[in-house]
Amino acid sequence: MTNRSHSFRMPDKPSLDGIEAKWVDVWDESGVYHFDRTAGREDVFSIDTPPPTVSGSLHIGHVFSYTHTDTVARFQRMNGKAVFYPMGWDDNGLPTERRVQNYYGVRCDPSIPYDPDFQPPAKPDPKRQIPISRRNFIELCDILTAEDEKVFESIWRRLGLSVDWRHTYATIDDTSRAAAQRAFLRNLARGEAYMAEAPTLWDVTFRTAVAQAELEDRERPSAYHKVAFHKADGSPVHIETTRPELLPACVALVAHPDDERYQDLFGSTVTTPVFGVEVPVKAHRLADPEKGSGIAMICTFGDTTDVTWWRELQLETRPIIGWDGRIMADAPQGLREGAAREAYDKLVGATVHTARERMVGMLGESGDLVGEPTPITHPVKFYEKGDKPLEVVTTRQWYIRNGGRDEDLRDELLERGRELVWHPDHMRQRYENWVEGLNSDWLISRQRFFGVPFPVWYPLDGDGNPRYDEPLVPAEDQLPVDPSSQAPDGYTEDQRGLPGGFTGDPDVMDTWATSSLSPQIASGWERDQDLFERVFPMDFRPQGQDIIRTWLFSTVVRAHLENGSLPWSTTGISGWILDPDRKKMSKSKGNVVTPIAMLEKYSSDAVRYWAANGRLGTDTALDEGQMKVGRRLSIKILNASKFVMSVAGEGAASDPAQVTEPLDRAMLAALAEVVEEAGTAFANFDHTRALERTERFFWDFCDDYLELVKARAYDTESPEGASARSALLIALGALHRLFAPFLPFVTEEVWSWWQDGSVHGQAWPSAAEYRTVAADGDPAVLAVTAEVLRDVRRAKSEAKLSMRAEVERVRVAGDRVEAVRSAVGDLSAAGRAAAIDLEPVEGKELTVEVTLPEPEEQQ
RNA sequence: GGGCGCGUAGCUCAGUCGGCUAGAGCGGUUGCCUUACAAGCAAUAGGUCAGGGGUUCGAGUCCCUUCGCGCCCACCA
Repeated sequence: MTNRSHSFRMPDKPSLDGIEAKWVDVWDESGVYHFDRTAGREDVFSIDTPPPTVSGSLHIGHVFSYTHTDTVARFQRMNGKAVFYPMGWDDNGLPTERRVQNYYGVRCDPSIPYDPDFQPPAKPDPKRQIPISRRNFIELCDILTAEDEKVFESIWRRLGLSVDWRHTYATIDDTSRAAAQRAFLRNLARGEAYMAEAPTLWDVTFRTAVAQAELEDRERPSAYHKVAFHKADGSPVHIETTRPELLPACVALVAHPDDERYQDLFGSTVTTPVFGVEVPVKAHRLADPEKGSGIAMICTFGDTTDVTWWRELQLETRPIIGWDGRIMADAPQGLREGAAREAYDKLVGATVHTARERMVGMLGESGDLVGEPTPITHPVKFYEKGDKPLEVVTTRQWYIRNGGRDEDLRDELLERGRELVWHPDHMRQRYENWVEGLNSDWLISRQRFFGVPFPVWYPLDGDGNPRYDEPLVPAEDQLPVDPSSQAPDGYTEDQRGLPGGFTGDPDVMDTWATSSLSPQIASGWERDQDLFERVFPMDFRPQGQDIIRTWLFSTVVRAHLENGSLPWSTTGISGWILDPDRKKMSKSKGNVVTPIAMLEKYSSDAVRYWAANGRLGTDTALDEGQMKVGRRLSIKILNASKFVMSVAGEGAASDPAQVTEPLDRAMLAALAEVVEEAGTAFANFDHTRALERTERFFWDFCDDYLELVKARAYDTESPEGASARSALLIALGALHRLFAPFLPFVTEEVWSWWQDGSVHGQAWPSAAEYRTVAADGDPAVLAVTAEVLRDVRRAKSEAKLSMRAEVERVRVAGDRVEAVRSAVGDLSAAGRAAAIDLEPVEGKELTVEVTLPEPEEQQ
């Protein structure tokens, strides 16, 4: 706080028009949001910004949560921290592939050679996608994502995010690929990553394996089919199944060991209907006597429970569903001859759906289908991005240990979850539920094209078979590598695919395998050690509640394994955006609102105001009404600032020593409280409370204090006038800074009318300083005086008079009248009251009696 | 089946350690061209704090319970 005199440069007609474009450019040139690389770790506040998926469209939900983070970033910056606020772009993986396919009308066919002259069709035909090579496809991905990133960046800038745009990354760029490959190689070296051939949940549309974290249940119609198996004597054993088409894949029946009905069957065999394959009857605790007939058929594989039974009971394997989701041409063992083969051949090549119909037909003919199928609906596992039910297919995949098969690691990760500070705290439950429910390690390989390739090759033996147990890996300084176009050390490219040569691992990593390293990637891990030491582990991870099990958990796993620490100390989980009908907004529901129109209609600050009113973890409805309020607040800040400056007059001082009047001191005492509360709230990631307190104070400041003191403030002769002017300017300087995290554009605008430099580079106001200026100031003086003023206004309003109407007399009585005594002059001026009587009465509530002139005297 | 959150004015929401007569904004109503702001200002009506029970001098707040809404996890014949 300085006691210098000010000059004012405010316009006659303040306006919000065009302030976004104006200040975005100024900020970019001045570098006010640049990270100070000389700051030590304790002076840094670092943010692990969620990299938005650039292939999707930005929607209002993004604006919501990114605004929350930005208000905290701006507070921390004003609070003296060097804020490390990078931005990432998630352009990895399936969403980009799909967008490129649709945008250009192409599809990737890895068997096609690269065409350096390829040009995408001018008019893409979505029904006839042109097959192109993997390299051509990836080039198109790069082109399109670069364009998408530009669009995103311009929206973020317009929203006023105080990102340091020199620090950006993309999840598919060289840095990220190198980091993902380096982390993987280290996981591999430490035994945390491993390859296994095992039954895997498989999406038949995308033809890729998917991880537990990417599953979701969907209710689907189905039907119980009651099917007869046969004992040796020909008598039937009835099972119920929703998947009769898997009958040729049946390897056993299973019932609960205590189930009375099946005791004599355990240890014996039965034959499958139609195919006549002999399968054992086994006992297992997971079989539920209540379900169906209490005895189930086990197939390889209908679901994950089948996998458990198959593994624990050491059953045979009869796979019948191929990677494309159709019944494979090769009949499984036991069905390769005779009638069984004949029946199986009727299913070959069919989709699951068709195979089911045919199987039901065959069961009907053989008389083994009992009664009609009973329709039910039941939950079925889907890949979250897919639209066909998942199958279970045996494939070779890479995994990273995540505690799914290891109690000790699981406990360590649960402990990390408890170490982490959560806002709101109850979100930790989601993490614990998830970690406690893990049933497998993290499957990170995907059979896709656009992604980070595994940095691994395999030697080929004399017959040309890969030696999976002897993977060849690059040195870290060679990263990133593409094993499909580069040869490993010791080999040359012409040995690719030949016996005695080598082959590259064909898969790419799950997108989370890269984004789980976002703190390391952004912090310069193994790339810029100086930066890394200043910002890692990071301070804050903002993110959505829907990706706790994926992004948050996997990031904790990677940092725990690689760095032996949490990746950040605090996480803030934002809520959903609901449309005005309180439905969750999502692309699939088609109720997504894009932010541009809102920003244009209400201004960026107004949209930010709406967002800032949503607390972390709380679902918030899209409410244009709040944006209108935000716009009104912004305009009010323009007008009130202009007014204070014009009242103060050119050359006015904001001199603490001049603040002598009790009413002015009362206002500053109240301000000190607000500054204190807002700062504390912000430090605790409670931006909503900080805004609410600031806003409350500001409206009271405008409605009451400003009205009370404006007459006095015009008086340039007396010390009382100087007291008001200094207090007004001191409060204005505080208000501009208190609002700056929320309304960066309008606060910068008004700041520029009377101060040098950016408001966003200023120190957060100090409660202690205002307390010192307020000295013996008692907030009650302002509060009670305002209360009396309100009574005067009410009297005029009820008499349907203008607020300008003269008042003959105001009589104030009660136990708090002394608080008003020092402000009688201001009260008289603001209320246009000729006389004000004060009557102290101990123990009596304040009463205000307003005497208005007779109506005829008003003429 | 296990767990989490929510339910306060017509609407959207605050309400911090249990403590004045339960608050705000929007919307409604009644007024006001008032020397910053009519995209403004002033005033005003509107409440069984989901229901029931309990603890307490005192409960929107703590405990039990019922109902409703939303979500997470697990199950998946």
